[in-house]
Amino acid sequence: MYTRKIQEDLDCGIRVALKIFGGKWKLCIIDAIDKGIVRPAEIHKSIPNSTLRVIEMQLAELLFFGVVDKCSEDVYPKKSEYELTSLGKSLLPILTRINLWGMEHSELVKERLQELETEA
Amino acid sequence: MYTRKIQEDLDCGIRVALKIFGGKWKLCIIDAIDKGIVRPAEIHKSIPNSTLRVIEMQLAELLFFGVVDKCSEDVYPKKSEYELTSLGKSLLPILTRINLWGMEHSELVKERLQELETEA
DNA sequence: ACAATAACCGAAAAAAGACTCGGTATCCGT
DNA sequence: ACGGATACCGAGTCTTTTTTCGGTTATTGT
Repeated sequence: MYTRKIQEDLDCGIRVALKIFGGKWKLCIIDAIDKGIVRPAEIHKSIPNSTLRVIEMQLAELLFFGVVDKCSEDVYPKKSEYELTSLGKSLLPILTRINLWGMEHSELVKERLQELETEA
Repeated sequence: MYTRKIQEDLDCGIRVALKIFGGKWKLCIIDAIDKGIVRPAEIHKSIPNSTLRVIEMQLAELLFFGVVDKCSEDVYPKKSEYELTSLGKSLLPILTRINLWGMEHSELVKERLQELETEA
């Protein structure tokens, strides 16, 4: 098991929340499951640039913290399906707002980043 | 200038949003400024375990993306004050929700993490 | 029996992010 | 003139996170 060297501050709501869903793809995974994309391989395919290994690892963490549930069925091809728990569903309003905010301001972000490149 | 090696996907609202406020202390900084703690040294003191250097760097990034504004006054002791722009203020509802969600579930998170430790 | 697909895991390497440390500069009170 | 506080920056180190790679197991279609 990996043990952190720097202690985390979990007295702050923000830090707790980010501990749960702050991973690189976690919110995208939750979004995918909500949309009905519930199997690891499919989630992976639905998120450009993600690697299958990270999806697996982040799913495991979401499972650990009770954000998702796993229900495996033994059918072909080996089938694992993930679903949102009530805890996971409670994140959806936040997720939606974050996603919306990001889409509203994506042009601004891209512009700024391009300025940086042209400077250099 | 530092250039990333792995390309970021900014077509996803979530990723854009996290690019802006996903840093370790960025939301805490925004929260502090909203509360009237507007100077770097004070922000630093208000956030346990944070280092001044990181606060400075993250303030610079928030400035770069237009989330905060800087207004320096030449008084004693050298005074820089940061304030939220309209973009920054538009994050407050999200911030509040995230903070609330985190506080509501902090016990659960702490329990899980302790289970991990006792196992090992 | 064999290729193909899915799920998953461990370990090392790479990348990103945060931290440390030392420095500059300015201003104030003494 | 000097100590203390503030703001800020560069560069190297360290930690954390993500990625890569190479496995195992199970099941189906040929």
